Amino acid sequence: MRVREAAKASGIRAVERAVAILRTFSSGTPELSVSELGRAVGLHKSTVHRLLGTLERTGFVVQDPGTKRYRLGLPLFELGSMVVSTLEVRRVARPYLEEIHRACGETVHLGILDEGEVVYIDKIESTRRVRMYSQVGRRAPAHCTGLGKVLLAQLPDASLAEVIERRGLRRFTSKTITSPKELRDHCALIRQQGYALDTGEHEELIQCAAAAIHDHTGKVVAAVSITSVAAAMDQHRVAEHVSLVQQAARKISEGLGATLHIRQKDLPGSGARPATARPLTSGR
Amino acid sequence: MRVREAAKASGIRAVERAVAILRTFSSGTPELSVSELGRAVGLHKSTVHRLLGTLERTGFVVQDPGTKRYRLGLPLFELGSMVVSTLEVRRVARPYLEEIHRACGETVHLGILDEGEVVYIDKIESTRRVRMYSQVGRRAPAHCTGLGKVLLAQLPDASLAEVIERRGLRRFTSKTITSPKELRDHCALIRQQGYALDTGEHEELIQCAAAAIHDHTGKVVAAVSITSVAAAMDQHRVAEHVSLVQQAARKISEGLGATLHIRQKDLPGSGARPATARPLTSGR
DNA sequence: CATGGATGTCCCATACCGCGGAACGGCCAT
DNA sequence: ATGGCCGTTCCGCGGTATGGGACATCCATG
Repeated sequence: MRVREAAKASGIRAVERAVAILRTFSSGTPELSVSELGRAVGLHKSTVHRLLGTLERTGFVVQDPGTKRYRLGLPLFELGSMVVSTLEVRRVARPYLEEIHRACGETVHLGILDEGEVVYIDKIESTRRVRMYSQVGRRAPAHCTGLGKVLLAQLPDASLAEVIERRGLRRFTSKTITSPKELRDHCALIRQQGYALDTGEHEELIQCAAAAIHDHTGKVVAAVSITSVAAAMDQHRVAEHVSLVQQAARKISEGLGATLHIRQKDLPGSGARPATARPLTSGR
Repeated sequence: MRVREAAKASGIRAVERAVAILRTFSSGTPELSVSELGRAVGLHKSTVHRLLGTLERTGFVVQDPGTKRYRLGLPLFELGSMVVSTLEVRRVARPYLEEIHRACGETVHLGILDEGEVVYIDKIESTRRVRMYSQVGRRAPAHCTGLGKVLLAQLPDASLAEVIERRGLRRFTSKTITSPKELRDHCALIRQQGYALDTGEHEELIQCAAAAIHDHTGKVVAAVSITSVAAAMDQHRVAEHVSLVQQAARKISEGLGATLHIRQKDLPGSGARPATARPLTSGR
């Protein structure tokens, strides 16, 4: 048989194909048939069928007895949960995400950088009527989101350049930063002020404030953000959100054992802190 | 080479081995070396190494450059998140879990039944000092937990028997139900009263109240529970917890489109049919 | 009702590719 | 030095995954 265009630096073919099949499932297509999968990954039906059979016996996929179509199975969920559970930041951060949410009622995200992209690892949904769509486990570009930019800002110059090289700076809105130099300068500003803002750079009407979380070694391991609808925001609320994410990031970092004596000083504690009062029973 | 003791009903060996390797990772051992994995799954180092290499190129595992050890990768987390995101019950249930938590401050679990075991698909941690250890994505036996029992109680007799057959009724404490007949009777009681209690049947000092969640077809798709430390409980609080989970389960079910005005009583002891068959489908 | 197309499933001979033994180099504690 | 354990690489052999094909089923169509 002819060698497929792929086939490069080796790797076990059957395993690669099995993974390709698994990855074909997505939120948009949570259920797929043998033939659909075959077309999607470019394999013969029988090959796909055999691979699916094997995956089914491991529980990684399950077949609907009625429709004959396949879905991902719970063991994958178990493994995936393990991945983040080893990220202790998620456990430590949870209460503070809730605290932020109680204070402002907006959508709160916890995210990390992976392969130059943002991965949402936890989230609390807005109680407001207008919400932004996002999902734990999903990815988002880094150069145009608050979480992404505050995480990018902590990378060494070389790493940032590599990310730009790999992912590019795709334009989403008129505000999106698409010039490498501009992004580098912007990152410098973010480092200096200790937080990042996204003002409609990914989606026109969405804005967002984010701050970085450090672990005990001082390394940035995650970031926290508040997402809100631009129309509902003014100067004061932006400052409030900035203050909220900075405080939360600081507390979470401390919870991870970080001793950030160095940073202390540039906390804008004087300014916006009291704004966060309005505790507990904030209805909506 | 001799055929290994396993190798029975076919299946692609390389894929099965890859899955076995992935499943060797657990919360207790989030990082493993080639040799450790080789011993764990009974394979030659070089075989494991090659499999890991392939898995690494797909991102399912990542290798720590320093220690050379392997961890699970974020793409697995993405896939796993997809599994539950398709379970809309999780999204719908979240606010109600939070509501329960605000009302009592205890640990709240959302769980489903899979392969005769409970899988926790969401959780809110207790704010109290004494907590129970659990984790989203983990499994627990069904016959001795509140969530498990209330889910088992909805199974047809044959399915319950099959679960008992497969999983057994392992004893964890002096209170654990280990007799099939006793469990069947207990399930009948649970159906009748509309909730399940676990009074130290899994862990001595832990007790728990649970209620079942129905989807729009009337099928039980999940259950919600409150877990608490037995010492802190009295009759009144147990009743309160029962009331909380029942109300939440009802609201979540409604959120899933269930119209259960007629429920509760018409749950037949002979749960042999899919609970409440509903005439949503007019034709056909 | 017949027909054609698409589907899921099963089987099988072939050649291809994964297998594991072995060897190598690096890294420790002995 | 030295032995043990590690991760990694290489290679020839033989098992095994492959995909074509056949078949039953199920629809929508003629």
